[in-house]
Amino acid sequence: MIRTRFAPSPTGYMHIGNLRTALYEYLIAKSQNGRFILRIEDTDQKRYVEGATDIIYSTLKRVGMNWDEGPDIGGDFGPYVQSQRKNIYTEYAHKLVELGGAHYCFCSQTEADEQKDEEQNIKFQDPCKLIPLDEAKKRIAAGEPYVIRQTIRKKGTSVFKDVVYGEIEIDYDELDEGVLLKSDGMPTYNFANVVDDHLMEITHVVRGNEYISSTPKYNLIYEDFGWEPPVYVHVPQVMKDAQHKLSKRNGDASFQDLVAKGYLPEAILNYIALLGWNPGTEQEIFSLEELKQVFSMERLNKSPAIFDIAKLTWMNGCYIRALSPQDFHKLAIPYYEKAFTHPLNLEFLSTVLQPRVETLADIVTQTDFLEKLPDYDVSLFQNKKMKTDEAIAKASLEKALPVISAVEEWSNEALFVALKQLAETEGLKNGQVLYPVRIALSGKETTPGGATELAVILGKDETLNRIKQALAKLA
RNA sequence: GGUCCCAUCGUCUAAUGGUUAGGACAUCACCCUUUCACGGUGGUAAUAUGGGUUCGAGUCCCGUUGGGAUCACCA
Repeated sequence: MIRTRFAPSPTGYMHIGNLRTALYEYLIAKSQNGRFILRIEDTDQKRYVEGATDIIYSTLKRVGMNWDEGPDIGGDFGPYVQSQRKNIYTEYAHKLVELGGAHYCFCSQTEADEQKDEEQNIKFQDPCKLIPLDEAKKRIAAGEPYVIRQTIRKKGTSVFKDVVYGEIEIDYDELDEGVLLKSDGMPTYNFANVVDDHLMEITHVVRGNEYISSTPKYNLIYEDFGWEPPVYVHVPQVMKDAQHKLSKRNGDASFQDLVAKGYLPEAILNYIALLGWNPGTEQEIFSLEELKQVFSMERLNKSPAIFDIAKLTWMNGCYIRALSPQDFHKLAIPYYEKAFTHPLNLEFLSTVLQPRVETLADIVTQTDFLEKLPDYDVSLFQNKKMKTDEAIAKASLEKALPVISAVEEWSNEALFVALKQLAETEGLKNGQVLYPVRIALSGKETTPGGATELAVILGKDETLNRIKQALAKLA
């Protein structure tokens, strides 16, 4: 049975790269009826951010990536929060020392740093490695602070296989003897992830490719304990541009930022699935369910992918248009409530808006004229293509006013028929009547929908009112 | 700097060693049309570079260039 884990550290927001890693982990498991585990890696209390775990929970839930085991729901391999597993790491760390894969170190952090500064880019040579184990134990018993460092005993070349990068060779000499158990008794990632992944029976470790160079160190730990290493799936970075990776630090969009900007969670998930993976067919729109069916980790790409907001925006537009009119209306209502204080035909507004917005935030910019008619210039009535100018507009609006006023059924069809008929009897082109009306109703050059649609949205009173205002301007 | 990794249109990508190097986004043009969208149709646009292997290389090998990662008591 395949078991994968998403193991974020609760340091703030859920960024896109993280979410994509979680998605791949989820899909690797779920495409094979495996289990997806959530584990919180909070061994660095300094970086802990209040509320960060809630963001992790809510984001995963929002996109439908439900976990089978985790801090909130438990499971057979708990606890699923690393800070609650401290005793486990302590036990295994000392055991690793006994096995020869690690040693006690009494150097202060500054001592270690100094040695590095002096020798510039030379690997830290820990003098404590030479301390006999008995003596080290005595010093610890005497209360001296210590850390446990990994001991690299092997020589030669380490080789491991990665699902996306293939075979990777790294010389053991390149590996540094990093801290496994900190002086505060907490493990570092380097140790905790190995212990947990083994104890939780994780079969596939999926993570960013920045971990490739330290993977041999982890393999050494597995080896020392006599454990079976997992299948490694290192995924490339999600980039902001060719040089920089996407990061919250630079103010790059996080999942919640995108949602706040009017992107649908389903669209975001769909888009990031394709950032570094493709199904081998030309299909691009996938639900999470569909992804489970077609996903295979062998089709993961190894070169970094640049996050392209333009394509996400397009895809979001596809998702919005695919919504039922009712669902779109429901999503639009909060935006309406924020913007409008006068009664408007909102149901009709939604039908007009749905094919025109790519993100929900577009609703705001496209409907600003509804609440309050902008103070427009009469030159707006000039339009070459529509063959109108101020004079024609004035004449058309004067004729249109009684016609509109007389329309019995306040619908787009009835209004359109009436105005079209007016144009015909006056010997005008449709646009010479409709364009001025649209400008009068909106005060904008471009609007979602035409003259009659705007009239339906605004209602009869406001429509007549705005036409009168236009005539006053044109007088 | 050492080590590791990466390299197809601007972007995401497809291509058993044999294709006019395909698709999508973006962009441009045209059609549709009461503006704008939606929807149609079409166009521009790529194998970083130099060698090799081969009848044949985007694909395999080597070098070069460019980019990224790593070298924390962070993950």
